[in-house]
Amino acid sequence: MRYPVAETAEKHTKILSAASALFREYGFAGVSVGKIMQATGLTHGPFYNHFESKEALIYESLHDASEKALAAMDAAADTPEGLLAYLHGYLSEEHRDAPGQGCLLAALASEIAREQDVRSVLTRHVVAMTDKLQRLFPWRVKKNARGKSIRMLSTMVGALTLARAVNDPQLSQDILREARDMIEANPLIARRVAREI
Amino acid sequence: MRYPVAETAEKHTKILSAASALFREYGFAGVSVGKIMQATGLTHGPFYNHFESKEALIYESLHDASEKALAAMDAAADTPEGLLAYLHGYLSEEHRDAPGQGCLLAALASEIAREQDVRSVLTRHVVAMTDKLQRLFPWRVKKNARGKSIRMLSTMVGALTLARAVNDPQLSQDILREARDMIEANPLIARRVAREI
DNA sequence: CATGAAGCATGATAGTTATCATGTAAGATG
DNA sequence: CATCTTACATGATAACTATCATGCTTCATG
Repeated sequence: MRYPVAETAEKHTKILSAASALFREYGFAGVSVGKIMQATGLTHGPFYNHFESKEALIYESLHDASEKALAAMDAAADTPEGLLAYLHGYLSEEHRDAPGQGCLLAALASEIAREQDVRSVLTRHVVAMTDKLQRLFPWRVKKNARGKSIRMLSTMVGALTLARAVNDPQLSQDILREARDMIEANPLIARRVAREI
Repeated sequence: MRYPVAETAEKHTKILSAASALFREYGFAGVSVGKIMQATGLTHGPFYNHFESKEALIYESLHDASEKALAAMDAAADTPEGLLAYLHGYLSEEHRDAPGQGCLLAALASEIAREQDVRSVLTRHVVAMTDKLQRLFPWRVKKNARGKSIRMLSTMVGALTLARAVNDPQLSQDILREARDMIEANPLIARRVAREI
């Protein structure tokens, strides 16, 4: 039967968000088209009414997740305090334990490196994140602001990835804490943190 | 027919190294048992004469690759100059473009996070790398040496991962360069670098 | 309101993959 | 040297998966 356009559109976005969550949690190869459709309450049949292929779904779902993440970052980190809270949340145990709802880069970067088509999405995401980091620096660093934001992002992604991969809970905590301390040890940030306390 | 034990042992290690290289390049799900055996010049048949399962191969090949990598790190970075060269090599375009021969963490960390059995291998690898980094610091940092080595490793892994995932060659280079600069900007290292120039 | 088209469920298909089965011939072992 | 064992190649199997085919029914459109 034919369905109302509004419902169809709703299902479409539901597929997108289910897919991006499952991909982040289990990897691209770890989740099948059938599982994704099942997660949205549909059967595997209508998948190809919504997307060209699994590859296309990967692309579109990551694009969607990227925009959502950047919007959330905008909303959360629009003040210096917000930015600090955002960085803390990024390097928290909660974020570590919820990859399906978390950062695309930490969850999928190494797999995306192998999927030619999707690399442009990730590139835009990296550029946008570093741009936002620069703009959000409350102290408006002038000297090599872009470089500093790249360094910060690298450390954040690496620490979160390692904290997830490691088996030892104490080590995992230490990795997250060190990354937080590193960010706060930045003399420009340390001043701001001290003022808050 | 039956084969000489020496040849069989040689084939065994050949499977191990082919597997770890292919896994790093294409991911665990991206390479089949058949492809691995083919890469060693055998057919898929005798695989189960050598390993219990693909899962067991993953574990053993990563264990093997980890030990080799740590030995190579020991050999290359036994002097301050060696350590600097090692860090430079880690953050080089050559390393970025040869994941199959490169660091386990940058190539597979996010996938390993999902494979319970293998996490202990990666944990040992992280601990060994940070231990070596601490011991190799020529200046023998006293204050929070472990923390500093964890931060350094996080930045290295994150930068290499992002440099691989990104589509834009200039951005990729910039990420690597910033990570190198960050390490060398450490005042303790800067002195050493300056002395070299 | 009549007609056409779109989205759904069910089911089919072809390819891939991990793993197992079998026969063989030569090294290992006594 | 006789026997046994083992690693190999070939081939089989069962599960999974991406994608396609079909028919139904109801919304959308004029």
